[in-house]
Amino acid sequence: MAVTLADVAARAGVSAATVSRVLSGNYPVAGATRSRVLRAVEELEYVVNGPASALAASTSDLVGVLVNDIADPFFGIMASAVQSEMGPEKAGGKLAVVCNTGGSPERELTYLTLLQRQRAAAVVLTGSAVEDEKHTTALAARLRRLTEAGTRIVLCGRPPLPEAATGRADGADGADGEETGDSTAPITVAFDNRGGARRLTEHLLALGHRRIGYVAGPVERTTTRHRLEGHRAALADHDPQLLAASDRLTVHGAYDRSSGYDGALELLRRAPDLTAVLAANDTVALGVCAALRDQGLRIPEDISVAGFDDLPFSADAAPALTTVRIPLHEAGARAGRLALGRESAPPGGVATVRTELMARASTAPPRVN
Amino acid sequence: MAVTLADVAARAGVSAATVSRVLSGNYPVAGATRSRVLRAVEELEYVVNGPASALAASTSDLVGVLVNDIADPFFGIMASAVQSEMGPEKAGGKLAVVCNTGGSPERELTYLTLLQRQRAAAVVLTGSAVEDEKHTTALAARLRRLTEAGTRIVLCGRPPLPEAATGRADGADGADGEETGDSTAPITVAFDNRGGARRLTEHLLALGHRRIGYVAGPVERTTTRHRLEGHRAALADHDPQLLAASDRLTVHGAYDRSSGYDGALELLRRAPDLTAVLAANDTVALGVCAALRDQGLRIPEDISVAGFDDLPFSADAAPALTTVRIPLHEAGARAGRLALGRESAPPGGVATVRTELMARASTAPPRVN
DNA sequence: CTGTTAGCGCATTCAT
DNA sequence: ATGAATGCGCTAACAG
Repeated sequence: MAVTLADVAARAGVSAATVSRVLSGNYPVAGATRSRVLRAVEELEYVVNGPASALAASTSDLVGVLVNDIADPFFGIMASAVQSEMGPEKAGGKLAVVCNTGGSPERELTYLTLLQRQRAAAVVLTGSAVEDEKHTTALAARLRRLTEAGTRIVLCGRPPLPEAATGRADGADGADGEETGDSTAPITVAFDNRGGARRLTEHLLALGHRRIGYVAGPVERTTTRHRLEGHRAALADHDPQLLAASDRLTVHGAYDRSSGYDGALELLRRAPDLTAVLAANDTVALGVCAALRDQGLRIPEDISVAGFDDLPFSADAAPALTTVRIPLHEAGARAGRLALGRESAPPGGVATVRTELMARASTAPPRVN
Repeated sequence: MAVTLADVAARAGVSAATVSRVLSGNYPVAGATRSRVLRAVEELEYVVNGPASALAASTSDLVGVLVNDIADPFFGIMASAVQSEMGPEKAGGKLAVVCNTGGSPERELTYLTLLQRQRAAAVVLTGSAVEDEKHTTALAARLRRLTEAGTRIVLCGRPPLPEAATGRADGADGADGEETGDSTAPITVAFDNRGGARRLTEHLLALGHRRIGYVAGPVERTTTRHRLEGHRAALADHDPQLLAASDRLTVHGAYDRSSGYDGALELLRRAPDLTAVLAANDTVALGVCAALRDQGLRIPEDISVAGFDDLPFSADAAPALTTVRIPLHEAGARAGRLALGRESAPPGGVATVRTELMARASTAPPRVN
């Protein structure tokens, strides 16, 4: 049917092994032979049989990138950055493939199984993790199995798995755990969501805002929790009273535009005298802006709005959106390099990338009545 | 090392063949045996070895989705829709993986090779194609080889390959071409870009605009060309003079925000009396808006702006963006079904999805001076 | 530097 | 309905 190694070998007048060697490149082969083989490959339009190769070598060149929402640039940028490090053009290039979990824990596990089945070389999990006892345990178990199978795991934009779930409960099997030679713990590239949110809220407080609404992300998500914690920490530092009031001024929703729209309306209903609204991310912030405008409020004259992430469109919004910049591309690229083992793991296995306040036109001092 | 079929077989007290049968499900197995096997699978946490399975069966459950820019929701939405049809949760589920070409023809070919190497079950190519003689030929050749290898090909959001490139030049090999039994020609889900652009321009003309700038996409791309053709057709129909003037009022750039910004400035330089600007897509339109605003122009009072695609953020822009809606999700889902063979090919192998004018607040009659 | 020899893990005949 | 045997195409020792 298809052209095989043997065909190429015959054509080039060498053995299959030799062809394999020139193709993988990691073995000395005489220049003359090499070019002869290469020519045969060209002429026959030979393409390696991935499965066969993976079976024999018990490793594949597949790298999985799991994202919560492929239609969201937040993930698109990271995924693109990861892929940019894989160099599929080169000989040793990996095939970076992105898998869309849609934020569903089940699909996350399913994809991990599928990738394990493919004997993926590495897996990068991006974005917030679901904070659910059961799921965390299941996830940790699956990741452990992947690791044991030689798949490198990198977490990007989510915190390390909690110690409890790592399941080192079976620690009785030897003090030095030498048995799983390749068993590297997952490496993490975490975002400083807490710090970013804190600085953002401090920015609003400094402008004079005291009644600040918060349209948070989905509950039970690490990112949601961390950003909220940063926000509340800033409030608490400034005035415990504000912290007490913040519960009523916080609503939860998905990471999408309509949650922002609905959330803003709900907040306005609860507290018509709000002077500022913080959103779970930039997309949500746009929805917030739309709702506020529909209510006849001007931004930032009547009410300030801020987002999070600093996606490309945020600078172009009208007015330009105050937000917190996360170096998504850099983070993704680093995750990619870590996944390939091209960069050594940070001390402790966790690197935290800084976030930066981007104060723009959508926030201003509250109106003085 | 890892758990294998044989391990499961031993555990269940049956032969490997039987285990294989219950797992693939396409063969009669006694109920009792089946459940015994299933339990063994559970207990051993067995995960099929994809490469081995693919090698033996000479097909894999991988489906590739090629996109030009994974950070662009235009592609994210389509990719997500394709994946939604794959059902990785189910037994016969495929692993839909998206590959980011970055719009580079070389990477497109590279990914196709990688997917061919993996013996992908299907490949979906989304978005505009590069119109370059050499590349088109190379692409056609590679697609033909994939098809011959049993990989189903679906084009989504791009026109069918030109006849010339399909290389049916070797037609001498028999009138009924029975030899390649599986060799189905690529199926296409095309967008009516031409019609959409035409209606959009007609909308502006009806509002009274006559000096209309056009910030087009990259040259040598099918989408760019089709949208421009629709625009020019509308102009020609209305007044040949307008068509003649349109060359000077057209600039090209990438499908991104900054192209819109720069393009708008350039157009303003060439024709300060413009009353409307059409953009290659919504993202570009946002850049156009930003530039115009920076020049002190109000939208739509001083100048109208329109985009294309109707991405989710367009309705939320301020002002809401007039644009042309493409049912990206539906198109992607259909492409996914076609890729799986779950839906039969449309007559002629080409389905064209309708586009719809979304007239919103960013377009209005020109100011009367 | 190159050829020979064994499997890798599974799907699939062919028997039973 | 199940088991035994064969080979998918390639890589990785091992010789030479």
